[in-house]
Amino acid sequence: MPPATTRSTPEGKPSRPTQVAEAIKQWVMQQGLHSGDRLPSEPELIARFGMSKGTIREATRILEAQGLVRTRSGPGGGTFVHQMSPERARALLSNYFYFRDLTLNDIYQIRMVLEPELVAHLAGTLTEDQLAQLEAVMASYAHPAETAEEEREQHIASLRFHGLLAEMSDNPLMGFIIAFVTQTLSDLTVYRKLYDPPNHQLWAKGKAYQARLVAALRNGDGAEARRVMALHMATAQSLMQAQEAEVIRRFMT
Amino acid sequence: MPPATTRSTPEGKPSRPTQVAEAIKQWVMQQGLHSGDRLPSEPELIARFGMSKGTIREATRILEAQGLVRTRSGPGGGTFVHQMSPERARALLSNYFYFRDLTLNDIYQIRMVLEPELVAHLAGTLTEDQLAQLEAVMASYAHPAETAEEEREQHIASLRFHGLLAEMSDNPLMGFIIAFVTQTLSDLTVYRKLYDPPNHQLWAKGKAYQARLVAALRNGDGAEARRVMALHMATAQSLMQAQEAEVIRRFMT
DNA sequence: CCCAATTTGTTCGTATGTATC
DNA sequence: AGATACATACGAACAAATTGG
Repeated sequence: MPPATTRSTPEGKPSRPTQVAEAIKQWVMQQGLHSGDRLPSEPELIARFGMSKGTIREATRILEAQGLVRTRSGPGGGTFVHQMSPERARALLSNYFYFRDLTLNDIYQIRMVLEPELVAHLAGTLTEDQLAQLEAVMASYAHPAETAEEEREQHIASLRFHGLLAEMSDNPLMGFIIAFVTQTLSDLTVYRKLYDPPNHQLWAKGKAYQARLVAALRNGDGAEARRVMALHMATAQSLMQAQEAEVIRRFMT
Repeated sequence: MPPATTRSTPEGKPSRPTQVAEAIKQWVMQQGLHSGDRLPSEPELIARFGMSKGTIREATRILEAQGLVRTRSGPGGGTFVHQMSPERARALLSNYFYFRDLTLNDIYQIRMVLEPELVAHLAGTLTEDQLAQLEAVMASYAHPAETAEEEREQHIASLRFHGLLAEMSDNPLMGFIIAFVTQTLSDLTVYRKLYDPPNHQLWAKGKAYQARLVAALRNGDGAEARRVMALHMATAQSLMQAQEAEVIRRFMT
């Protein structure tokens, strides 16, 4: 369990619920509570902190919003320590990038170095079941899309392939980062409709690289996996770049 | 501005404040509000959603906890759209990794590929002022530490060097990831007291590499910067590894 | 410096919803 | 079905903070 990230906030004095939330958080860490452990009930917290129900409730909402606890009503209910899901963590982090506009280049600069590293270490460690999962995703875009709708779905699915790979990493940090970057790219693709002028070359090359990649992963050939992924990333970047230019061009005219 | 990350929550029905928070969030995005823009006042929201004050307040707390808004009281006060700081984003993400224990190897696997890439692109783009900042940090550990306290401070400062570099990136994604990883390593170092048996070799080599690195950055020699950083990371990893083993050994005996 | 207006912040009492036994 | 234990929600009043006169 990594340490607490105590921050010296140079910001205005936090409201009381915020302080209470922080106090509870510290208390939980100090007690070494684990996921599923129960926190004191509302009345107990009211007594301990000497504050009203409303304030305590706002505090637990804050913790809930941060993904640290979850609450259930009914007998045996209460507030429980909660291990946040990767999805939730990604959603929270997305908020940060909402106002900072990322470019395709920003995203691909990361993918270009991380994803080859990922698959190099993944080679030879995957179960046949995991490999089958990857192939199942690939099957969803085995044949060219016929509608714009289908085109978008295939684009997303081909990114889902990379999200799957990320989840298979035994390095939680690597797994999270790649999954996040992949999702960000997926969101960006949909938002900017980068799938719209169907790009047959992107589809065909991507499919081929992914097939070679799965073969290398199955054979336990890390060097080959790394090489293939690097090529995959490089061509994807340049084709996406072109796609972006095309979208902008069509928008201008 | 990147797109909204709408999530299909497979979890139990969200509480009303959560729903309200989500609704407000969507409304803000749809209105295209920017940082600093004001949201409707509490009474207005109460009217719009037909809900009690407490519920509305909990909703805004949720948004505040996620770093999306900030509230001020008094005339001219209210709830305002807020661009979350990198520090806050890092703190929120730290929560995710609280229960997942990261190893030194997990962290260095990322650093090893990202940091060389970072400095390769940074070379030749830094102002003399920025270079001076880096040198100022280096000055704080110019001479060997004499106390354990000082040892810890120097260890943290040498990581601050990397945090600074991260902030100088023109790729927000790269900048954030490296800053986050650096902070995580810093927290881990402090938490596990990895600075404790003073490691003269780590100190000396790190200092030398950082000096070479700054020179390369100043000269605009990206290839050299990349090479030096790669060496820096590799030696740091193995020395930290040894440090970890030493701490464990001393703990066992 | 104080006073008044505005807007969020906090409290308490009460009632309702929900899940367990 | 009913009792119990818990969170959830509402409403009205009051407190605190901030701005401008």
